[in-house]
Amino acid sequence: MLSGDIPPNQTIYIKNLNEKVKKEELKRSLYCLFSQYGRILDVVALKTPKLRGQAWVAFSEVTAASNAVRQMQNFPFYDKPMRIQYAKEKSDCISKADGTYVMREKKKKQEEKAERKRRTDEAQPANGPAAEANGGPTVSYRTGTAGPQETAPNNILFVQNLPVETTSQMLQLLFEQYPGFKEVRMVEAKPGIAFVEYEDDVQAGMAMQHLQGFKITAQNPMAISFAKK
DNA sequence: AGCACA
Repeated sequence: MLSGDIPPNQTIYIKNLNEKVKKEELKRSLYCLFSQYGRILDVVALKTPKLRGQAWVAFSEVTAASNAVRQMQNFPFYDKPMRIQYAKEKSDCISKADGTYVMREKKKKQEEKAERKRRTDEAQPANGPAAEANGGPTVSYRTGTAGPQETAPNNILFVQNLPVETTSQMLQLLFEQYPGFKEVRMVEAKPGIAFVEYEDDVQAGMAMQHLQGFKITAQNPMAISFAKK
């Protein structure tokens, strides 16, 4: 197994992150970058000595996490390739949502109990891994809707559903608000679409996240995706 | 390399 023997989890664990990036910026960027794979419930990043350079992103669906693990593996993020695995534990935000959350103090006591039990009955065979990690039929697989999973990150964005009267100056006004902006390109022969170039994939992703669905006219929410390579 | 959430 590529993800290193850790069973699927709706939270991903990311390491080898650039430690120079400030915590808040890191969380925001991770949110932007990963929200293309599904709804994000929480992003956790700590700068303590043990935990810097790492982060957790909790998705509402396991499938989103799976796609993120595969497709963003080694993605150069702030100049360092991300190493992504499934998280080992369930995130608190998930436990809180499904009612299995126990406070941190009590949790430690529970762990101690569990370890004692292990010592007592060592000979027990292991249970099936991740048999029912969610305790119920709450997980829905939305394989039908075409998500942006198909498009790999790119420093160029593909913008669709623009009103025909859109000019590249108008688009520039919108897209240059986000760092790394380079240029807008429109195709005369094809009204309603445009390409917007950024210096790198991360910056393009940030702009996409912010401007997704932006309406130049009421009938025209922008549909932004990464351009195909 | 390193698996937390207060």
